[in-house]
Amino acid sequence: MKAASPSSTRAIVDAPTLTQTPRLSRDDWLDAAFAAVAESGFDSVRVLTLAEALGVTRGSFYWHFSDHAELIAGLVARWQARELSSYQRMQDTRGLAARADLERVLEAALAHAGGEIKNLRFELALRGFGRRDAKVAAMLVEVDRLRMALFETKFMRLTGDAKTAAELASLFYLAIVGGTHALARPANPTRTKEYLQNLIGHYLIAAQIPGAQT
Amino acid sequence: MKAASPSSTRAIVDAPTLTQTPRLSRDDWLDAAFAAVAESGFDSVRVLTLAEALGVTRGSFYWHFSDHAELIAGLVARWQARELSSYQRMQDTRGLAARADLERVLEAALAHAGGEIKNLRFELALRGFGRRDAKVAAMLVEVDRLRMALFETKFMRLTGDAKTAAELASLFYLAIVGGTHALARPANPTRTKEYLQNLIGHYLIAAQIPGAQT
DNA sequence: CAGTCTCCGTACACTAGTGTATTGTTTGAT
DNA sequence: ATCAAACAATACACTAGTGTACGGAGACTG
Repeated sequence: MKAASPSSTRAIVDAPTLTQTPRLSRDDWLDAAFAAVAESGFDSVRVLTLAEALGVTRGSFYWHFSDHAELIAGLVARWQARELSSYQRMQDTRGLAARADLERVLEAALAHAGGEIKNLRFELALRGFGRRDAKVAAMLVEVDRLRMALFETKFMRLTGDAKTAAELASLFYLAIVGGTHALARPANPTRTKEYLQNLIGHYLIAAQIPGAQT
Repeated sequence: MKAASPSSTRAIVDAPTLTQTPRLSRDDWLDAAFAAVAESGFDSVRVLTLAEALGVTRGSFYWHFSDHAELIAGLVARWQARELSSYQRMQDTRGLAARADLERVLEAALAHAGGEIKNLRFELALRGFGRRDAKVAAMLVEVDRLRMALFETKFMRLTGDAKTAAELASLFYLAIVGGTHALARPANPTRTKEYLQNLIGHYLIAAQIPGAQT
């Protein structure tokens, strides 16, 4: 058993297979910050804490980022970009019928779960941040607008009536946002996601099809 | 025009009618903290900032509170107490029919609006806080449980079926939580509350009554 | 009108966290 | 092997915020 290189005080990441990245990238810092935000919000993102989690000192951080603000900005920007691409993926109907298409969107919206609950928690934290940062707030309004338009289009295919489609889309989104809260709770029953999915699917989607029973 | 008492550097609160409370109470501090939380979350509650807003120094604070943590705890406790009493008020049917009773609950849930948007924002901030504080999280789970039970009982009166009542109550709550997000946005159209109210009232309440059209 | 209780101002010690400057250490190209 | 660039450690200055000790001023009581 060879002792760890004594010249380095660097914490050893317990990946005995292959220490792939002894040096850190900008994205590594963003990932760490992302996890911290999902864990306990934007305010508790401390450069020192991230450094400890990554096993380095802050020297590394200030090489990759000019300051703390740039880290936050980068984090928000990356989320927005991913959100946008996800939005575009959802726009494609994929040849599905209206109902199946909507169910697919619903699945995706709640589906960051299944291991990726972090995403839900991050978005909640981001919305909390948006409540005191005007630029983030504006960005979120735009994201919401896009999502609403998407839902509206898809509900329009289902019902045919513009007013009903708009209303259902609103309700659909409200329920999803509410569901996000429930899912993002630390100790939630694993069946929560399926329960929500069935609930929304039944009352807001299936109920709009004349003869359908679930 | 009489000059302000020169011996005091105390900021003059612009209430020329009557300087009612030259001395502050514990509740005054809690009110200020409440406003700060609603404005920008629990993390930005600074003793110094509150003191400035109240026109005093921190000397006052540490007379009323032992430390910062006690302020936060007091704030949470007060909210919980009020929430509980509000819950008990809602339990009484007041001789209303099932539908009217539910509409009253809906109104109350969204109705902190109309000037009291602070309450909505505070609850959101509190939920954010609960995501990293176990005790607060547990308290919120209990509050949610009470609310759900309340809704379920009332929907039971409407539909008569236990399973349907439970599901509708869930959806109802999800929509309200989602609506809270929308309402708590800084610049939301004033009609938002009515819109949400109609939406939920129509699709989740009225739609359950066989012959009713809105 | 002295005394005490309540509330607040002032000054200071202490901690946590950011940012900066400078000096290694590793890596890859030549 | 050497050099430069990429990345990280160390040490320090600086700020913001908490908490504490103590003193002072109003108000209420007798």
